[in-house]
Amino acid sequence: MKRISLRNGNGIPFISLFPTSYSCFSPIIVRVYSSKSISVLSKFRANSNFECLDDALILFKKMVTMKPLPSLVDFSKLLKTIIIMKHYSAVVSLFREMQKLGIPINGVILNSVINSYSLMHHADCGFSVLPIYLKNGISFDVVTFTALIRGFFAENKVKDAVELFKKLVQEKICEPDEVMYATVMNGLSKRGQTEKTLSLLRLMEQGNTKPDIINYSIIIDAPCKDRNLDGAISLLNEMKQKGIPPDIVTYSSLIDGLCKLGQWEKVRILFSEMVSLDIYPNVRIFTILTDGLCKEGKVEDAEEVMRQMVRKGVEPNIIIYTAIMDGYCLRGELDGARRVFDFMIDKKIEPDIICYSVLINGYCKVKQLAEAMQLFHEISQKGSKPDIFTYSILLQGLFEAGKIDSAKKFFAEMLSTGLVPDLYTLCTLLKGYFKYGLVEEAMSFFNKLEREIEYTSIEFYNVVINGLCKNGELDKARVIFEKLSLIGMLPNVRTYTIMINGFSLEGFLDEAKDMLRKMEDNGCMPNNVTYNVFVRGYLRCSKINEMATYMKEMVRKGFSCDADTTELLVNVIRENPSVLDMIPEFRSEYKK
DNA sequence: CTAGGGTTAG
Repeated sequence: MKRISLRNGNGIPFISLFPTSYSCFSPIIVRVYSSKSISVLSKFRANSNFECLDDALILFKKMVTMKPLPSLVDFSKLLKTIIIMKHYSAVVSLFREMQKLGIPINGVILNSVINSYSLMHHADCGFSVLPIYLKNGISFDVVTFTALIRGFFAENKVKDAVELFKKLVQEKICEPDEVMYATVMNGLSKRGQTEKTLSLLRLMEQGNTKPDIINYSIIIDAPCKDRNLDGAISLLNEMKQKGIPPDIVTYSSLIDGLCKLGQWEKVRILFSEMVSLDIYPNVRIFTILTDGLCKEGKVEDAEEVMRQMVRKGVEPNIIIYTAIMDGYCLRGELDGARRVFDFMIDKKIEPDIICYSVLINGYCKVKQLAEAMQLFHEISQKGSKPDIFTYSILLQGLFEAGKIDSAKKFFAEMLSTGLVPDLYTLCTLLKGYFKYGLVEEAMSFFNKLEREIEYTSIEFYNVVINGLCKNGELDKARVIFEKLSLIGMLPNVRTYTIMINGFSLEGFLDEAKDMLRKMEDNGCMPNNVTYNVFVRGYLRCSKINEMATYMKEMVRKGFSCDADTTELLVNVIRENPSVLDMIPEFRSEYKK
């Protein structure tokens, strides 16, 4: 009621004494509305929020019958609300309805339609909206293009997305703003393209649009996901220096990264830094903490975090309960997990498919297959549907329990439901075959997959190479390993470790040594597992001098013996105590 | 300078 506007959108001066959203109607015209319609609309204007889609559709029906029609602002707000409710196809239907009824449209409405298509993973449909702009003399703007780019990313068409972005910039079709940069950055960062994401930030710095807090949050999330927390923290400092204050999202990414590295002290420091900046922890960040703790088996600490959170008035959600369940499962404490599960149900929180899958995984790991299967059947009874993760978990469980025929049947059952197995599921199956020495079956399956699947991964090849090595088929493994570079597949630390293990199992320690050198030459650094595998090879052949050399190197690099290596080493020392003098690094551990 | 597009958890 305060602001006096001197002109409306068409440049015709008028004085508005009404709050903004009413400004285009005079009070007399407003009375033409039926009182019921206007009350629903006012309620929506005050609080753009619906319980369900039907309520939104009811309002839409009322709006289109009002005379005069409510403003396009009301229509676009309604569409946005429906998008937030994730009923994208409803947005498209309502838009068609508006066109049929001859209701005017504008760029904002059309942009929402494209965005809906993009969120439905139908980039092509989004493009098919473009002629409607032209027909109505509406020009594309940065929002239009951002929605289209988002559509490409949603369909995993990264190249198309980046090309469109580049074209817009190079041909000066539209000047990208923070949101467009954020969309491209996020698309790249989520696909592990950290370097490219960072170079976009540097590109932005040179242009007119300066990176904002969301750009930085996206940028910081990338190295966090790569476990490069030093890189992430230097970007945090960079944004602080530029006077952009980090928010809860930025801290969430950082704390998640630190949790996953088990750097609890740094988690504590960052958490208190956040609180000291008056950023209050929300349910999401508590979830990150709980999950991080549980993944390390620190369930008691996680439960303490949860109690503190409840004390602060934040209600636990299904993700937190699932994390805690997973923590109990990880420790093999299935009774504990089942407490949590039942407690959740008591709290009237319906377990979803992930929750079920976690518990099923727990039962599989302690080989209680009957219990796992019963839960699996309970899913369908409760009206939910098992997904590929659920199937993969049970498939793995059946194989690990040696129930090969059941596993095969179960896989067939999965296919019959129309679910398409992902690479992980297929790897599980392959691993299962190899584990039980079904090398021929595994290899014919592998050959078939290699022919039929468009995109495989290095992990897929790791399974086969490992399977062959463990089944005494080192030569065949070697052939596939040599083939990798030809098909453009880059071996990773696991691939090399598998080969090193393959060689040392056959006693080919020189070849193993060559492989270790080769991986380092290729810029792939050996990790804890690599060194353990390597040292075990020498131990098994009783080549104590070499073993001691590499043991020293391993310790110097901050790695340590795992359970298998320790056991082997203890046996060797028992037979020949003088070995201990050669590796003083191991002495304190040996005493234990 | 009102309405539309971007960030964190199982």
